[in-house]
Parts: sequence; C-alpha cells; structure tokens
Amino acid sequence: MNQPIDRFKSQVLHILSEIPKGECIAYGELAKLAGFPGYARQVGSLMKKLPKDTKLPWHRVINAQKRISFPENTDAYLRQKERLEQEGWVIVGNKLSLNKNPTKK
DNA sequence: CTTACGGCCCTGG
DNA sequence: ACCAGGGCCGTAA
Repeated sequence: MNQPIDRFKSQVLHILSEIPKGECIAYGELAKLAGFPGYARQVGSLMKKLPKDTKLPWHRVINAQKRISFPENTDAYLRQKERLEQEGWVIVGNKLSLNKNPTKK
C-alpha cells in the first residue's frame, strides 16, 4: 500500500497525541514535525477522518493564523472553542490568544 | 486526464 | 491588525 502517506498519518497522529495540555500547534507545524512539510491541508483532512470518540486532542490543532479553521456559525467551531477555553485559552472573535497573556504589550 | 475542493500557509495591500 | 489573493498537495468526481 502507500507507505509514505500511511507513515504520514501515523506520525501526525502520534505527534498529536504528544501535544501537552494548554499548548496548541498549527497544521503546517504538525506536518513539518511529521516530516512532511507542506502537508498542512492533508493534516486537516486527516483530522476530519478522526473518529468522534478519538482521544487525540484535535482541538489543539489550529491554523498558522492563530485562528480556528471553521466558520463561527458552525458547530465544530464552537466545540473547538469550548475545548480550547477549557485548556485555558482565550478566544477573541475567531482568533486565539495565549492563556491570560494576549499580546502582553 | 482535467476540475473541484479542503479543519492550510504565506505575502501583500 | 484585518482581509484578499495565489500557491501547495492529495483525494474524489
């Protein structure tokens, strides 16, 4: 079968599972760490494939713009927002800020 | 084989 | 700091 992409998935999922609480990562960063720079979108596609009962912190994955990659009126957006806030993040609009330290002057 | 579409990224205005 | 445009990669039609 497709070894490279299969490995890609495994790596991404593994790294994702290693993401500590209270920390987030961009799709591109995740892909890069997995050894597949430029595969940000594929990471997103992979996230979409994840089962609903997954233990993986998919909510800690956001885009490089520090924004949730979902329209605000969607359910997915709200869920991710809630989870991130639960992790101690502060969401302003559809953008993320560091916990208790947005921009910090 | 061409077209369309993503949980994206980067550069510019 | 915010929005728009173009580009990248893979999968599905």
